[in-house]
Amino acid sequence: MSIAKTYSPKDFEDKWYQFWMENDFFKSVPDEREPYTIVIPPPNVTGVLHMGHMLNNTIQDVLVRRARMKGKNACWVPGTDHASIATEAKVVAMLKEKGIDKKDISREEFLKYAYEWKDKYGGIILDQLKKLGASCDWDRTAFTMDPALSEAVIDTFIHLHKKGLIYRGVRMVNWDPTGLTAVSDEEVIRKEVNQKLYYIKYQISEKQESSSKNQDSKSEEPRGKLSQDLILDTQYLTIATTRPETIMADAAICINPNDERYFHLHGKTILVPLINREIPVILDEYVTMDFGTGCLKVTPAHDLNDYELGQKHHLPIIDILNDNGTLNEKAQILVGEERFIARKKIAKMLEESGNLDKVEDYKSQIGFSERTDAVIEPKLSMQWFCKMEDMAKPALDYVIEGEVKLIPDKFINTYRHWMENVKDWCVSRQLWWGQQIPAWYAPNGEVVVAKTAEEAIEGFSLKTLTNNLKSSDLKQDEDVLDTWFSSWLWPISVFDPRVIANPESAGNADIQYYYPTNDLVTAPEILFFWVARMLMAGHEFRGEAPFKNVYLTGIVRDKLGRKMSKSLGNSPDPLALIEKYGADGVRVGMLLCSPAGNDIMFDESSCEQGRNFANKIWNAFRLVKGWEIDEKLEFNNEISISWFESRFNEALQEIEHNFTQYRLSEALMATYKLIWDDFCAWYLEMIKPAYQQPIDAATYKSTIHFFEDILKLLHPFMPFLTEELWHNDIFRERTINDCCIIAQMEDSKPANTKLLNEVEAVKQIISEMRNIRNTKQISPKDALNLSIKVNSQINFNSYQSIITKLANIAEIDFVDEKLNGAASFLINKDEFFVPLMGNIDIEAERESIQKEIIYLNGFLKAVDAKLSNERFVQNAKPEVVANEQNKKADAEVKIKILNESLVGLS
RNA sequence: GGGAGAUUAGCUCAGCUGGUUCAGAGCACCUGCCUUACAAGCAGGGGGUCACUGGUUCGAACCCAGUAUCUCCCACCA
Repeated sequence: MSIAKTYSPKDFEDKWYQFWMENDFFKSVPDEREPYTIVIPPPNVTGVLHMGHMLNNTIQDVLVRRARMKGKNACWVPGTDHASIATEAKVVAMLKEKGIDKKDISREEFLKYAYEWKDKYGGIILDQLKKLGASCDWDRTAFTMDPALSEAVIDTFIHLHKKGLIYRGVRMVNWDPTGLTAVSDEEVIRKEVNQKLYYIKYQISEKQESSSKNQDSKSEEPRGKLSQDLILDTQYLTIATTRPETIMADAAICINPNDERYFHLHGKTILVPLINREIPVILDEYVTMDFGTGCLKVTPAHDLNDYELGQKHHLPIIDILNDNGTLNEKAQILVGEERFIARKKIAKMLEESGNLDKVEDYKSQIGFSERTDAVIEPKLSMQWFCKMEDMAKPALDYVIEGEVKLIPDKFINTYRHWMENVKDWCVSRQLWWGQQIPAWYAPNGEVVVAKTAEEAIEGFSLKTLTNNLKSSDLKQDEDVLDTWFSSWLWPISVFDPRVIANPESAGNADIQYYYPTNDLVTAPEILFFWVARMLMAGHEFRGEAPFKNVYLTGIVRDKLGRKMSKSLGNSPDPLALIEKYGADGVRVGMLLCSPAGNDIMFDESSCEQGRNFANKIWNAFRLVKGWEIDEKLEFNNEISISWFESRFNEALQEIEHNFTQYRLSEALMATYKLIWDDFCAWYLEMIKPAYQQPIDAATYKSTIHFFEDILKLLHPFMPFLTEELWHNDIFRERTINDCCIIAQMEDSKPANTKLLNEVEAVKQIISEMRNIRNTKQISPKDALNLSIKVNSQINFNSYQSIITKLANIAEIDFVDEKLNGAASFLINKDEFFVPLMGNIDIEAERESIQKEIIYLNGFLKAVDAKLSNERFVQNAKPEVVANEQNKKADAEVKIKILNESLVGLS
């Protein structure tokens, strides 16, 4: 059975994925083994695979596959998130293309379309993950709107409401007057816009408000020293605003109590221009004295800050806008006009009435709706909230006390800051796609939270609010719950959604076995949205955190450091990359440049490096596969085999350590170097028989064994290539259960450090020999002689065959005296001479030796300086001092040898 | 504006308790090679004021202070 000369991933990647699926290798059921569990951060059903997913899921797959090979019962639960806002937008757009307007159809009809859409497109991203090799237990695929998971969300709402943690309140939302819906902060795009700042004069009323007499004395203070530019006289004050059309909604004028210019206004009332409504002057340090005029019009209905100010000062809320952005009758004037037309008209009216002082150009940030591009209108509305303070405390403690580890831990500070300043969570959304809030309204507006209308009726009668209600009299809250209100249950509900209704119960076998999960791999930008809330829910419903480690990946950027985005067009298509470099190549490419917590500067060339690595392994395999075995041949590669075994274990220790620290890119690099340098460049070259010569059986057997170990070690990173090679007939015959994916990795064994060190010296000899050939332009085909003057304990006899072979040496002899007129080099204490039949430049030799002596002398001087420094000897740790003494002795020996060589040259 | 982090070779990054011949790796680069596994390769090589300025210490890439630049998060000012 021959094998292609070049690695060609397309020939086998799909085949093995299917094979793994068919044989249930990804499947996990509870058993006596220790579980290793990851729940996927569920991608949006609207999503298509991007580089962020590639990175994130490659990391998860590496962790899962490694755990599986380490004897754990590995379970990776996949699934998708219903992503209420994004999906609803997609469905609305799809309907629009069909000529259907959302507002013309019923909720039920809309949801029917939405589910159709989800069934058609919702699974695409999961299928794409299969191309990457993700070893998810697909039988467990969950969706945040699965009936059982949705029920858990409803149960959660009811549970928290019972505990008094869910309440209704008024809050400012981002209102899209074109889409006629509230949108989330994430869907508001802020742009800098050229605007006008209107300076409007408000007349001061003659009447004095009785409530603030205590300020009167201050108002007598002289004002002469102050800037008077903006205060024309005592009859008017001037405010600056970008939204003159909202003056009819003004509830007060606010000034800073410390603002000396306006002491005379304390306790006064003011008339709103054009409509002459009387409003009070209020005092609050919120107002910045040096911005605008230092007077702020307070419009609680149309600005968030004004709203909060209004609450504080008990101001009325006057909402002058309709949902579609036109002025309503509360505005008194310009009723029915669109807000921006009203702005222009009112500016003119103010000018005519003499209330417009001036207009300035002004730049400021304005929010636009991502979907309709309409200017977002802050709008007050009744929303449902979840109290966060009590829930945040245990979620913070998990992290602070180290029960849940953040990797890297630099995120702890940010996490703490957020959790200590947590605000109540607005959980209602004015959408249809999602879990509808289980709140029921009686005709008189009373509300009861209950799972069904029937239960709500009971609730009403218990509260004796309204009697004799029928369920048909009740109206369910129109809104749905925020998507995060379902995804915060994810690590629980994917295993046992029903346990939410009974937090005290132990739950089903799955949740008892798999919960808490082990590692969560996600992006830092959702640390608060998602991770923190999962900790809250985990604590609330299971009494323990839902995971032990949170691995935070970076943002994938292009090589210029720009975030990858559709609009920039700088995001490569992951499937095209897989097509080009193979899934294994792309996985390696992603991991090579992605240490935990750092953004990754993705460059396609790293995928190329991954593919080249795969090709290297492929060809190493071809070499071994081509060997003929001769049972009669003498076994003479004992040293090479022992050495590689030690080297393998040494690397394994390093790799194991890297994994415990979640340093995946370093673990991969250590694997890469072990394979490329140690195995291919050294070991295989050491044992390789001459062209078309057979190999002895013992060496072959060991090599095959090493190859298997390497495939296992590499499997988590490159699953396809390793499985493909694993099943080649050079290995023992494979049964159906003898697959790389479930092969068990052994723990590292101790390495023979003496052997490792000695081989390092041998490798240096070979390097030096090659270097001599290079500089003297001697062909690798011409054999050279080598004389060794051994000054150390190393027995070079055992390494003779290796040196002879790799450096192409005709004969090695051991000498007691230096060889004159030969090229020479020094490795540690040992001296090496290569007779070159006069092809030697004495001057150059001398120069290079002198250079080394100079260097060593400098080095020795530094060491001596340390050792003769009494404070160093006294303060430094004894082993550090001893080490310096060794360095000194080594350097002195070398200098002595080199000096002798110099003498020999002349 | 508030907070966090970063700055080490051309690029991406290690440097884990301040102490090995400590200034490293991979890629890129340069030179020579199509040497029967691999040119997606082999052999060899060059490359650094560890952002800057001070301080602590016997000793600093590492600790402290300040400066500069960059990134991210939060709040965004009528």
